[in-house]
Amino acid sequence: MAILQATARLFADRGYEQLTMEGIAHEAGVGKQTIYRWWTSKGALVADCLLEGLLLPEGIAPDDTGDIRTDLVTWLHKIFVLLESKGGPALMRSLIAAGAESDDVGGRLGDTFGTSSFLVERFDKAVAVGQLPPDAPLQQMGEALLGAVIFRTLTRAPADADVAARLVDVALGPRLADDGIRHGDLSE
Amino acid sequence: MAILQATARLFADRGYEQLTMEGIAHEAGVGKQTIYRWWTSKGALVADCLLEGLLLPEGIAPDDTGDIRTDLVTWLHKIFVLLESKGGPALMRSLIAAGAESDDVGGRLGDTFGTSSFLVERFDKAVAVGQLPPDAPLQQMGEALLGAVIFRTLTRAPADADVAARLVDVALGPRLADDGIRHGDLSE
Amino acid sequence: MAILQATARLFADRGYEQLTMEGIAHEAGVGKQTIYRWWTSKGALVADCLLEGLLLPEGIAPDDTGDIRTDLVTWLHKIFVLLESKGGPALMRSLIAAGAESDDVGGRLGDTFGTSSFLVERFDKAVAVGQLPPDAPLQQMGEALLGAVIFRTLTRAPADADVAARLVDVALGPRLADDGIRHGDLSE
Amino acid sequence: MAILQATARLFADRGYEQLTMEGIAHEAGVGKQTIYRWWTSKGALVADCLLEGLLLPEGIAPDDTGDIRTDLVTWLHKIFVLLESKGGPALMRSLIAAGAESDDVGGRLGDTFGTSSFLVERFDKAVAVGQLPPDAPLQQMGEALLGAVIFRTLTRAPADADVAARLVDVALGPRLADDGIRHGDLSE
DNA sequence: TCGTAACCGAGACGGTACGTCTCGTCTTAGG
DNA sequence: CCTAAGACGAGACGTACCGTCTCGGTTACGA
Repeated sequence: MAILQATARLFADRGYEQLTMEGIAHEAGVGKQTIYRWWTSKGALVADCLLEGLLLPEGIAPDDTGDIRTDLVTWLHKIFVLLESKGGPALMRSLIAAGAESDDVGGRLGDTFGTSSFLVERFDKAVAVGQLPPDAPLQQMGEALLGAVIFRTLTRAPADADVAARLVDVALGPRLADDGIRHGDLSE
Repeated sequence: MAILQATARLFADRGYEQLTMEGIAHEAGVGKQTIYRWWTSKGALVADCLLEGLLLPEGIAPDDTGDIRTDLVTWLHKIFVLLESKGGPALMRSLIAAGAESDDVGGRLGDTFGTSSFLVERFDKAVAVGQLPPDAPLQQMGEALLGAVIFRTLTRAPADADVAARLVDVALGPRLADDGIRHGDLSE
Repeated sequence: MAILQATARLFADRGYEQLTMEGIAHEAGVGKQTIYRWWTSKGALVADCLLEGLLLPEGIAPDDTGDIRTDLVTWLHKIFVLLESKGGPALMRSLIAAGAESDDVGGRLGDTFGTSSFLVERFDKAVAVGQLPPDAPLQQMGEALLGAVIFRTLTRAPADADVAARLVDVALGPRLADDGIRHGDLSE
Repeated sequence: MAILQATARLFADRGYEQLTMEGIAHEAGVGKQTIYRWWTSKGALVADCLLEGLLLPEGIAPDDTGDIRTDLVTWLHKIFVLLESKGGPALMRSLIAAGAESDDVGGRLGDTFGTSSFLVERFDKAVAVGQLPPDAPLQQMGEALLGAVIFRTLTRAPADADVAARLVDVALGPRLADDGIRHGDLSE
């Protein structure tokens, strides 16, 4: 639908706050009523954009190196780079604001990130090949990772280089050497 | 300042979106210009409320039992209970929205939760008494915990009972028995 | 046609301003396009209602007493009573508004009131029996009477009792006694 | 007030129907709310324009020749000429529509035309100098004249030349010669 | 008997204007 | 002199209708 594309365009340009129904209608060459006929609110509209994948860049998921830890670090790092790029924080915060203000968007965010994402596949595979124990709290590991990203976005924390590695360490548990002693460069 | 109290009252009642400068001015018995003289935006106003502790309930921090894991689970559980209570999710989401939309609020949230909180003290003490290794990524552990709470709030995930325990397991790393095998009820 | 009846019903209920094509279509159980197929505008629709006599009450014309003056006063009085009744002024003003806004309705009003009405017959008869001179400006006398009614409706003037008599005096010219002196209770 | 002037300008250009609050606001360089703060409706706005004399041309009243009949015919004729001119009928019908739809405008029309006008002065003087009997129904004579003009406007009757004379004859009563026989060119 | 065409109801569409709301600035009267 | 009160220009909100435009579904006629 042209409306969704117009919404995505304006959302990326201006953010959620500045997004207006009138602007969308005009951008899409559509009457306002046509939007209200199909969506109950700005939130629902943005949620559908999310569902259609019009808001988030694709191709974040890195290649599978066989090592879950490496892959996660690469993935997180890509996200951080994206968040440091121009417009990245604004888009992310707009999404968070939209999710906070609208049940539709919030639920959709959960669906998009929580269940159907790269993380789920990768975690499942890691369990299958024995890199993670079968009783690992996969759900919470994902929440911890994604939540940390959101938290850092909210608090405007700059994403320095090895935060990604440390976060993965937290999520997966520390690497264990044969002697059971933790290793890793965790100094900050 | 009466303005901050009025802001906090209306914020708690109506949330961030419904909060209006005119409403605050009227509630505080003050001219709008007086507000604009001291704060540049709604966000700055809310950020100052946050700083004064007018928005968040006190006394979440549980007693120190000596065991960091127990204390964290208790603390998380209290938060979850708060989030399940009437008005809890709305207030939390309003805070998130405010943080997303306003740099002031976002930064203040970071200060409030990230540096000056219960978590920092508790983590530091755990390191001191050897419950955590000295090189533990404390910062990221906190981000993971708080971020997960935010993520669950955003996605409207209901906070069932042992999510708290699992999240703490993720954050602290699993409990290790003498044999180096993880234990815990992590099935979901 | 069901459409005309629906139009008349809604016109009587709500007036010309509140009359909407969509309302008529719905009331008549008809698609909007069907109305637009047969009538070009709301005005044309109302004009046809007028032509069919669906908008105005019938039977205003009083019995013929033989005296033109008496009959006119009775007729005017009936009109005034109608105008004082519930919904009377609203209907009349709606008609005026419709006539002012739509050439169709205006022309039809002229036909209905100006040429085919009680007044024409009555005036003609009065001329025939010698109650009015043969060169009397019948057209203008009618305009004066009807126009005065419209003017009073527009200006919301209450129709007190002997306005009717005075108006008829104006239209017919004053009664003349043998001595050529005017008589009549014309004090106001 | 700039708002009233803008209203008058647009009313004269476009008529009452096409008059929009948004158009007025824009034309006056004013926010819509400012209009709504001071006037409850389009009607009230137009009524105030009327009161300020912004809608009607001035200088209709002719010189006083001493003969009421001549003056009235001249006056009526001027009105008819105005009504034949470009935009004349549209303005008049817009006024009528406005008066029909809005109590404010209707009442003001009554004030403007019915009580404070040229007619009242002229009639009073005619009574004073004996051209009209002291008990003449002046009010109704005025209503008849103005009403006839309105009626002719509504019905789109073209205002041919001697309609004015005939209307005045109706309003004043026919001229009486010494022999009590009516005279006048009343053929149509 | 069966297309096929006209006409229907329904209602989505791109628009305009509505009247309300809030923004951030500007003005004013009174303490 | 500062403040409360609130008017102001601006413009988004969600609603009501406008007049146009497809849609299927049903008669009803001509082949």
